Amino acid sequence: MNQSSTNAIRPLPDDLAERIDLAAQVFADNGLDATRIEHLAKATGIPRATLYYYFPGKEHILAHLLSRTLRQMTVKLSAAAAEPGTGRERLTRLVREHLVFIGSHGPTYRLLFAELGRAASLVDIAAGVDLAIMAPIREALRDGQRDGSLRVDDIGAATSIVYGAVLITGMQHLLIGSDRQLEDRAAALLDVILSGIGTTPKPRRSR
Amino acid sequence: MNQSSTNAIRPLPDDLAERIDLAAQVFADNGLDATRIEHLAKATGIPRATLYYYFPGKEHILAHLLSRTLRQMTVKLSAAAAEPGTGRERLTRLVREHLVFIGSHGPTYRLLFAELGRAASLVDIAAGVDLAIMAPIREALRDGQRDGSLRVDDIGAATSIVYGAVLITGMQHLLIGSDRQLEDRAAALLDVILSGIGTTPKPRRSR
DNA sequence: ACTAGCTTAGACGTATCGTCCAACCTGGGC
DNA sequence: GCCCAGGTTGGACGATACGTCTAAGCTAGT
Repeated sequence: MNQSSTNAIRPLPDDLAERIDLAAQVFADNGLDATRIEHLAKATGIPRATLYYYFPGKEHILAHLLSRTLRQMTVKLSAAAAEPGTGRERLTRLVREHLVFIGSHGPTYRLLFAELGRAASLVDIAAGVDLAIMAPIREALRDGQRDGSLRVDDIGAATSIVYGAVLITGMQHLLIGSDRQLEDRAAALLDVILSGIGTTPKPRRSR
Repeated sequence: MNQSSTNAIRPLPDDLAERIDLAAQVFADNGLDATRIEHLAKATGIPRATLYYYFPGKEHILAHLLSRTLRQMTVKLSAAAAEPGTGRERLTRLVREHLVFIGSHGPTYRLLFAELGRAASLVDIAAGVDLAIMAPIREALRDGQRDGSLRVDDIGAATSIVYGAVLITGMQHLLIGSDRQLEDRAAALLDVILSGIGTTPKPRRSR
């Protein structure tokens, strides 16, 4: 996940770096395999030969896009996690920011998700996901545990659950569309995660 | 999702139906695009020409495998959901069964997961996922809501969350390996979902 | 004006796809 | 026992897309 070094074969000039982002839509629409390099060339305005000059192949272009997105995500989420507050407050912010990010990076995020299942290819993507997404959650949970704002028996399990909940909620938002606002979904999600759905001794705050 | 009609171009003889399952491993290892039809032929012992005799192409073979898995899943999960008990008890069974299923269908489940992100191709897979997975959860939540064994403000949101939690937990189990038993993970997961991770029975204002 | 490196069109060899055909089994009907 | 319909298969085929390569242009710095 270190810069573009693993993806682009040589430093990518700024003007190309901008235009290559247009490839995300193409990948998202067709999937990795059905995407023709020629099509990427047309969509980005970068000639085929130039693409091959900078990237060994199309999957490296995809990897470039994904790791760029992951880096942005790391920045956004770790910023959200770094702000002061209890673990619980930070977790809340994280979930919100994460959903917002999904909402604003639809195509790329879909790709990221699709690639997550692959074991072999694009390995460091998995590492990047852990760094960008899981780590901040884990951190917030741990701190919430310490400062008493959260009750977490099993941090590993809870991390997976939080991530899973955000992921599926986000995907639903992307695929099914925004009949409901993200804010709304985030609130409902947090309510479930914080309060659980078991019958509770006492009424809890609902949104 | 209706039988193999959409995937196999003609009824698949039993002996072939058995051997075609061996293709799952190949797909899981390489991903759809990197899988060579010749490789599938070798792995299953079914000659290339015969594969093309029954399937229009490799992605239809994949679709066949996925929808078969989904059908098994529908059977398993709806059976678990059908057993008597409160909504809460059924939800618990569902989560357990689901995780067990993931554990015993690793390769295919990974594929299913990878394909979920694609919007265009294999569309009815998405519908199948909803039927096999989301629907039983939704049902159990609704019933739990009715019989008072669960407290669910927003069934749609809760369904996504339960599914997300199970999915990621299952994937983690598949990818990272079984350092922990599935039973263990299932228990931790249910604990979080039912009780939440907010600080416990602290009286709150109801709205 | 010269050079080094970026850029690009186009030609090329290779791999894999999906199609097609002709030959080969095999089992049921007569 | 013979015949035919339909399943089965090897191998050849054209098409497509890949990734490589070359050579010609185009800069920008010296």
